Amino acid sequence: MKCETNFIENSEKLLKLFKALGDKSRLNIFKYFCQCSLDGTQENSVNNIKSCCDIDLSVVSRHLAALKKAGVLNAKKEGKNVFYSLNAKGIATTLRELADSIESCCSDNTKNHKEKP
Amino acid sequence: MKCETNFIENSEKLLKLFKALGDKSRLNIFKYFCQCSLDGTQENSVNNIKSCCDIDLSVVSRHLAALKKAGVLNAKKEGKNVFYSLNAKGIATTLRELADSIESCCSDNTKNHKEKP
DNA sequence: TACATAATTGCATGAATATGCAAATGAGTC
DNA sequence: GACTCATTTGCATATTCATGCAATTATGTA
Repeated sequence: MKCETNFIENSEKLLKLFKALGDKSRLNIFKYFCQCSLDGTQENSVNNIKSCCDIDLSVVSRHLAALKKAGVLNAKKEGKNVFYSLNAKGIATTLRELADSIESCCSDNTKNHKEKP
Repeated sequence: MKCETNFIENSEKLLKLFKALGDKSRLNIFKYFCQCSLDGTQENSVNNIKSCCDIDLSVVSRHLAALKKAGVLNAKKEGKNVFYSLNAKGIATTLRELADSIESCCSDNTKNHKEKP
């Protein structure tokens, strides 16, 4: 089996993704989107998202921009509102590709060699 | 299909993982382990890992500890050395579970409802 | 014991960034 | 235009955290 090392070249993209989700507030927002989706609500305005976090609206706005820049969220402007939605397929694909890469790099090797001296 | 929301309760674990990989130096170390695995080297001493980064050995040691705490690496002491290795299966599983959760939460819902007013 | 090597930890510093408030922008309504 | 609502942006502050150096711990060897 050929090892997929694409993710090594894509590490800039991964770094952005991990940075984006590696913050408590942003991960909360991320969770909120997942929970909303369960209730049938895919799109949320900034004001609505604010209700799930104990931070200023301006901070929420910045976090949403960061999540969008990292490819976690999509944004769509409609009138006065901006509706954000989860880029579920994109994230899931990225995560699965990474999982495959890691396993194909590491699982097949015959022995547990240590570093060369 | 039932939605898996386990990851919502596990968000502490995810936050640690994302925080750990959301740093350039640590992601480099992570990449280095994957590349080493391709060459048949699963285990690396701190000194060996140092060769891939342009930072002080003490910093490398701290990063390794952080990656271990986040479940990314395993550590095994042998004599004077500590050999770190990638927890490939663990990470891959976590990433796939998250990918599944995200998709099952978001993909099946019928319409593109907006938030309730 | 003395010494050498590997790794970790204490401490100080600097850089990155999360946050809140106030002001500004954008879009609709009167 | 004046007003309201939704969102973003400028700026100052606080906090987190990555880094380097020096000292310490742990282990093995002469």
